[in-house]
Amino acid sequence: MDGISHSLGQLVFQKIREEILDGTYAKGKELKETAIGEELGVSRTPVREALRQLELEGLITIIPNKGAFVVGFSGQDIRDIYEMRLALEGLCVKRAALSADRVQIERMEEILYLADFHYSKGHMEQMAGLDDKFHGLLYEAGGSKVLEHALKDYHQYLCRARKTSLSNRERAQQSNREHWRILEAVREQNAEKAEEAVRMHIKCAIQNMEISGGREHGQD
Amino acid sequence: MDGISHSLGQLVFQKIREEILDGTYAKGKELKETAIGEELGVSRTPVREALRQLELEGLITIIPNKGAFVVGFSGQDIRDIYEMRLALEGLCVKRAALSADRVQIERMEEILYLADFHYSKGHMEQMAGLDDKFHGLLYEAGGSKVLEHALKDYHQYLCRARKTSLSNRERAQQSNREHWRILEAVREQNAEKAEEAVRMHIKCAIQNMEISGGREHGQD
DNA sequence: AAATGCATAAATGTATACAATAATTCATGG
DNA sequence: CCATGAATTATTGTATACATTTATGCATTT
Repeated sequence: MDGISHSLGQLVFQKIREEILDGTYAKGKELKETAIGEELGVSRTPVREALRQLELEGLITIIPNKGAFVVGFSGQDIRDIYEMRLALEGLCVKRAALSADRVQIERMEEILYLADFHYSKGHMEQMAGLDDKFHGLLYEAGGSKVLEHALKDYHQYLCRARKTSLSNRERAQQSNREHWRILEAVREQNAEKAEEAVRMHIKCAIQNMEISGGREHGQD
Repeated sequence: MDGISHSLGQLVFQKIREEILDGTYAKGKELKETAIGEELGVSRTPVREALRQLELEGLITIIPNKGAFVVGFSGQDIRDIYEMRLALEGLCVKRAALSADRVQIERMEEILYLADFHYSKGHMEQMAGLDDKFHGLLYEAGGSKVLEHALKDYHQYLCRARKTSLSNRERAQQSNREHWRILEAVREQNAEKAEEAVRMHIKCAIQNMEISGGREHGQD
C-alpha cells in the first residue's frame, strides 16, 4: 500500500524481519550490529533501532552487553499461532459480517476472482500475495484497529508456513474455495456462518501444515 | 521478577510506556526526543530506541521527519481488547487446565489467599498487583510462549481500566471469587469449566467497566 | 599438559556531531 | 493590516566517537 517514505531504520527492520521469517537467519544465529550495518550500507544506529523492535516482537532475544540472537518459531509456536488466529479471526469475521460495507465486500470479491484466475494459470506465488490481501481486507472489515493489528502480525508470522502450503496446487484451490465461503457468509451478514467458515479455513490450514510442511520449521 | 540489568533504552521504554498507559501522556501529545532525554537524564539515542518500540506496539505514531505522537486507546479499543482477551484467555486457560503442574497451581493458590487477605484489610492497590500476578501465572501455565506474550501485552494495555475497576470494593471481591473459580476448574483439569469461568470473569470485567469507568478513557 | 591470569581485541551501550527536513519568525510588499 | 516569502530555529535522521563490558589468545604456572 504505502511502501514509500520509510526511514532507514524501518527498512532495516523489515529486511531483518523478513530474513528471520523466511529462515535466512536461522534460529540461534547472532546478529552483530556492525556486520549487518556494513552489509546494508548503513551505520549501527538504524540497525540498533531495528534490533530493539525485533526483540519487542519476540523474534530475537537481546542479552545485554552480549548480543542479539534469533529466536524464531518452533513448530509448536506455529501451531499455537494458528490456534490464536482461530480464536481472533473468528471474532474478527463475526464483526465483519455485521459491519462490512459494500465497497469492502467488492474489494474482497475482486481479490478472490483474481486468485481464481491465477490458480487457473498456475501462478502460485501470486496466490500467496492474494491470500495476504484477502485476509488483510477481512481484518479491516472487522472494524477494530487493535484486532486488525494483532491479526496482521500473526498472519505475517505464519508467512513461511503458508507459502510452502500454498505452493501445493490442491491446497491453494481449496483455500480459495474456503475464502469464497467466508465472503459469502459476510455478504449475507451471517456472523455464525462466517465464523464457522473461518474456523474451517484455519483448521484446514493447520491440518495441511501438519501433513506436508511440518518438518521444515526446525522445531526441537 | 527480574527488574535488574536492563539497558537505559529499556528503562526509557518502560517509563514512557507507563506514562502513556496511565494517561500522563495524553492522546495526541507530541513526544520530543530531546525533551524526554533531558527529563530522564539520557541522550537521544536510548529515547529513539524506546520510541521505535512504542510505535511497533501501536502506542504512538511516528511520522517521518515530523515527530512521535501518542495514539493511546479509545473506549472502543478498550472494549475490543477485552473481547480479544475473552477469546485468547479462554484458549489459554483450557490449555492450562490440561497442562498446569502442581507447583504452578500452588503458586496461584498462594496469590489468591494473599488477595483475600488484602481485600479484608482494604488494600486495594495491592489487589491490582495480585490480579496481574494471578493472570501472569495463568498465562504461564498455558504452556505457550507466544500466547503468553500476547496475553501479557493485552493485560498491560488494560492496566488503567482495571485499576479504576478494582478500586471498587465490590468488584474487587467478586473478581477474586471468579479467580478462585478459575483455579478450581484448573485444579480439576476441567477445561470446559475453566474456559467458562474465564469467560464469565472477563465479561464481568467488561460489564463493570461499562457501568463505572467507561467515561474515563477519552473515547471520541 | 591443563588451568589460570593478564593483555589485547571485539562488540555493545551511550553520547555527541553532522546532515536533512520541517516549523517558526520576522521582514517586506501589497 | 494581512499575506507572502526568505532566513532562522528547532527537530528528526544518520553517522561517528568514546566508554564499558565481554570474548579471545597467549604466556605463565602448577
